Order: sequence, then C-alpha cells, then structure tokens
Amino acid sequence: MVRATIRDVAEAAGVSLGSASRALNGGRNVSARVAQDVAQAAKRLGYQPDFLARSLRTRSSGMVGCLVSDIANPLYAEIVQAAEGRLREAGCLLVVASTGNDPKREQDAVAEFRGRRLDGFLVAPGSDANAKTWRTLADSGTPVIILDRDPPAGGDGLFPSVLVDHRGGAMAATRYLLGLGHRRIALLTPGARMRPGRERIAGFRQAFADAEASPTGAIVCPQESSMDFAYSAALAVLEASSRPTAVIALGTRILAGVLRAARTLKLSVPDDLSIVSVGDTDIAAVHTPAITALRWSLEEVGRAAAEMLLQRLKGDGTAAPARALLPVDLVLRESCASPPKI
Amino acid sequence: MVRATIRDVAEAAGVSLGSASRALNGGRNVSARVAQDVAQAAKRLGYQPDFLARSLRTRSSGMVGCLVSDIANPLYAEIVQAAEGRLREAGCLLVVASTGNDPKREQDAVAEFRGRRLDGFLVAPGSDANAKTWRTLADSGTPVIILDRDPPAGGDGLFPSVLVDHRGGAMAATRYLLGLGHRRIALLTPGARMRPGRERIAGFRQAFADAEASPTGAIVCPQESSMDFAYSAALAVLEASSRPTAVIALGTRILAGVLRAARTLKLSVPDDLSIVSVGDTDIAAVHTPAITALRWSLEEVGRAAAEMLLQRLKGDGTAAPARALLPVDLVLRESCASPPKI
DNA sequence: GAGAAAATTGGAAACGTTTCCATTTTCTCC
DNA sequence: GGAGAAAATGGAAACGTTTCCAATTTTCTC
Repeated sequence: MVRATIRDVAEAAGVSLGSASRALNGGRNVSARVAQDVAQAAKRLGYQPDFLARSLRTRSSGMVGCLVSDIANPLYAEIVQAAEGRLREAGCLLVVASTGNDPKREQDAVAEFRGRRLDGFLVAPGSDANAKTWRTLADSGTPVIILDRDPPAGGDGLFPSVLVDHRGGAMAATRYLLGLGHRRIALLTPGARMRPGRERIAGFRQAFADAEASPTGAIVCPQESSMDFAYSAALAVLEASSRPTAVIALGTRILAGVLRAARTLKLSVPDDLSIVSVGDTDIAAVHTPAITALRWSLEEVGRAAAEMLLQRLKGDGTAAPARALLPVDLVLRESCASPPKI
Repeated sequence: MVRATIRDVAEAAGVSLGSASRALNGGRNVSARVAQDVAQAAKRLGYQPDFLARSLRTRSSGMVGCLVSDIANPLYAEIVQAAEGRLREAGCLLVVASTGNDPKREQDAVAEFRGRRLDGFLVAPGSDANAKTWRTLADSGTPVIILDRDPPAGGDGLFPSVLVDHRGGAMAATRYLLGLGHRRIALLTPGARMRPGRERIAGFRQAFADAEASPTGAIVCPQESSMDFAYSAALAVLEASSRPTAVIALGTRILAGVLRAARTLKLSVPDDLSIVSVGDTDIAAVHTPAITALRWSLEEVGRAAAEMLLQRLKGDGTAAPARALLPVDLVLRESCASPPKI
C-alpha cells in the first residue's frame, strides 16, 4: 500500500494541488468549502505529509542536532532529554552525535549536520582550545547554541550560550569549608581545559583571596576521568605530608575515587575529612554519610538551550546573542564538619 | 554565500548533470576523464551534497529513530550511545525521542518518524501490554528492532529483537544466595509488566523450584521507580515478621532504597542482610561494602541492535527475524555472606 | 573496415512538497 | 448594476538530487 500524497488528496477533493496545500497548511486564502473538502479527503486517505519533500522546498528540516562528547554521560543525557522534550513540543526532532572529544569527529559531525540541513545545533565542544571546531561552527551558517563552554577570545559575540555558574558554586563550597574552619582544602575537578574546570578553579581561588587567614589550597585535575585515575590522584593528595582536611571533589567518578582513597587511608568522613561533591547522580545522596554537594539543574540547561534555539529559528536572530547563566546550589548534607584538632 | 549544487559542479566540469551525479556516486559507467574533472570541480567549489534532496529521490533518509521511555536513564543512554556509534560508521544519523511511557506519545513519535521517512527504528515500548503501539510499529512499513521487550503473542515472528538474559541472571543470583544457605530471599524488581521484570521473576521462581530445601521467597515490584517508593517497599519487606536474610534489588533506585532501609533498621551488610543488585552504575561498585551485582553489556545491546538494523536495511530482510540473547554475569563483591544464625 | 556490442553521455522525468503568478470568482461600495 | 478591490483558485516552477531512456561514442569481433 503506497502512501497517499498531497496530489491524491487534491484529486479526491476535486481541487488543485496548490489549493490542497494551502488548505492543509495555514489555511490562508482558502474558502471554507475547499478547506472542508480537503480535510475530509486527507482524513479518508490517511494522508500524512512527507516532511522530506517539505523540507527540501522550505529549506528547513525541522530537525536539530546535538553534539556532545558522550551521550551516555548522565550530565549530557539529561540535557539531551530535556532539550528533546522542549523541541518536540515545537515539532522538532533531535539528532544526536557523540564525539568522544575527537576534534575530527566534531567537524565531521557538523559537516554531516549541515549536509542534512539541520536547522540548528546544540553543541558542547570537547576542548575550548580547538579553534578549528569553533570556526566550523561559525561557518555552518545555522544557529548554534553552546552548552556550558566558552567560545575562544574574539569569537565571543558569535554564539548564544547556556552557562552554569560553576564559579559561584565552587566559591560557595570553598567559603562554606573555610567557614567551618578548614585551612587546607583540595579541589579536584576534571577538565581544567574546559569552562567548568576553569570556572571552578577561579571560584576556588577567589574564595581563598577573600579569606581572612591565609589558607592553603591544592588544585588537582585528573586528566582522565576514570575512577582509578581519580583514586590515585586522591590518594596522592591525601597522603601528602600536610594533608588537606577537606576535599571538593567535582565529578561523580572523582567522588568515587576520593571515597575509596579515604577508605584505604582509614579516614572517617566527616570527622577526619570533609567532602563536597556534585549532586548529579544518586550516589552522593545515598552514600553514608550523605555527601554535601553542588547541584544545578541539567534539565534547565537542556530546556533553556532548546528555548534559545527555537527563538533563533523563529527569526529572532537579530537580537544580541543571549547568555543564560544558571545558578549552582550548595546542598548541605552530612559529609562536612569542622576540621579535626591537630 | 550559497552552497554549490551538483548543477554548479556539472557546469564547472563541463559535463551534464547526470554525468556529474554518476561521477560523484558509485562511478559506474563514467570515464576516467569525467570522473577526474568532476571530482576536481567538486573540490574546488566545496560541493557538499544535499542529503535532503537525495533522500527525497532515493526514498531513504539515512536516519534511524530510537524510541525509549527516558534517554536520561543510564540504561538507555548507554544503548543510545553505542547504537549511535555503530550507525555513524554506516553513515546513518540517530534521531532520539523519549516517550515517558506514554502510549500516545509512542504512537505520535512513530508517526513522526514515519513522516520523516526514517529508515528504521530501535524501540523499547513502554509496556508490553499496549497492543496499539505494537500495531503501529508493525504497520510502519520500516524495519523495527525491539530492545529487550517481548512482542505480544501472535506478533512474535514480526520483530527482530535484542534481548538480555534477565532470567538466567536472576536464576544465577538466586542460586548463589541459596548456595550460601539463605532460605528467605526477597526479589525487588521494577516493571513486572515488562520483559525484564517478568523474566527475572521467572528465573527467581525457577531457582526456587530447583532448590533442595523449601525456601520462601517474596517478590515485590515497586510501581514507580523512585527511590522513596523503593525505600518504603524495602522497609515493608525488611520489617516483616520473618524478614528475608537476602535481597535481590534489581535497579539502581531500588538498591538505593534498600540500602537506606537497611540503614534505618540498623541491619549490617552482609552480616545481617545479603544484597545482590545491578551493576549498571558506579554506585554498586563504590558502596561500602561493594555490592555483588548482575551485570550485562548495555553497549553490546546498542551495538547489536544497530548491527541488526543495518543488516535489514541492506535488504537482508528475507531472513528469519533474528534474536540476540545477551548474557548476564554475576559479579561477586562484598555484599553477600551466609545468613546470620538465628 | 563494417557491423554489432558495449560503454558513456546528455536530457528529462521523477521524488512530494510549497509558493509564485496569472486568472477567475466573490465581495464592497457607490 | 457595475467598477474596483479583495479573495480564492489553478497551473507551473522550484527545491537538489537520482535514475531512466535514448542518443552518441567507443570498443570489440570477424
């Protein structure tokens, strides 16, 4: 059984092709009579428009591409989920691609998206440093929304973006620990080469700069975000001669590594060691003791990005590139206490 | 700057439109001279084919749709990730949609996919019971691969599927606990109405049937898979007059609920209570004590499904619907011991 | 070297829409 | 009732490909 085309509908309704199209769409300049006949015929034939053909003509595919390093990462998975939800409301499909942080794949994917005439992209480039990816994006000729990344200097005004206030979060966590009396604090965060890491480090430093006494901080950025790697890094930090009394472990895997290291060294949390982590998965909430954590809404990131993109697509492209900065909250649980007396 | 079309390339190379197309594609029936000229012209003009137009003509969009209840669920996220990887190798894009287990959305999504002429679907229908969704899928006219779900009776031969051996896994876990001497075991699993739950229950029962002594088992299926819900359910189970000495908690959230309930009741793991869970996230591995878990390869599910679909798309559709059954392993860790002496 | 077979080529149709334009119909107002 | 404006309509072009067909050129065979 072949699908009915709009031509079949027009014939069945006894009107011309053009009229049928007009009737099925907006309905501008269409008499009530024709509108009804066409609607009836369409229903009777089970007509379903071919989006491909429509896209070809209107030069708009009704699809949006999402490019992240790893969709399986809960961080991105939730963003994708939320974005998809909002886009679906607007009749858009979401195409996903993960790059594994490979610059070549990033560019290939953008080219592929472009070839398919996707209407816009949501992108979290792997490393802020890769200028070529940014150029490819800028040249793509379609609206691009950046997810929690910083465009390179210069290309600043080009991309609207949805950002998370990692700086504020890290600052809040650090201040909180300083307030509890900690003087030696370590920050473990992945990706110093990407915005989240950079911002967190900046926030950490700023909190230190604002502090009265002169605390000492250590900043460690495990290169790979595997748990084993984080474990070694955490072990190294906690075995140092003057070990920190508090650790800010910003990453699920990193938290896992820190917890294991603490267990290995028989450090009790929070008596010997205070911990602040991220609250993106259940792990922090379920652990005994429950881990105090920085939390932000991934869902909000996805939805805001989708919203921003839809705005652009509606032709609102003349407005200055928007930037949404989403807040980070410190959720107090049981993993922090005053540092142990020496 | 407008994009170069194949017509521009043909003109630049001094050949006809048709020849340019032939040269750019397979290259069948094309003289070396023309092939070279066209390739050169294409490169010079930066020609990139318009997939939309091609799709319209060839009636194949080069895109595959994936329909699951919740992409943010790590279970599906990893499958999506793996499938996308394999599909990309084959030049296919992956479109995702999550249904939130809403039958209406399922059907809408399939209709949408169909309207966009997607070449095939990877689907995990929300509830096996919804016959309408299955009919919609069967009527879609495109290859559909089912992810770990059972088609309704009758429609059995219609869909190739990638299945996980939950039955074998549950059986192994139950036997293991029985072997340790446990006689009262509770199984907590979500979704008795879906294949994973059903199979697990069947495996659990079978292990009991095979057992020498006559153990008693309890089967609990929290309706909603929120942690709070699982917590209440676990609490109820563990407070029963003759409480189980072992719990098989098949779900991340459910594990979290069980752990919290154990803590509430001051039951120590594994001395008072043995636990087997699923190993899909880090949580089981990181917990103290580390949780013995059933584990299977989500990546394999995604890749196998993609592979199967690609086979179909290559026109290998005459073969009998394939079924892949992926193994489940029991990973022994520290959360199981012999039951406490009474 | 002639004829047949094979390979290559150009032109045009087709995929299913939307949209432009010219034409016809309907409406409005005097 | 008629002139002019407005609305509705049909026909055709266009979107950028692939593919069919007929025409042409090349290659082969005797």
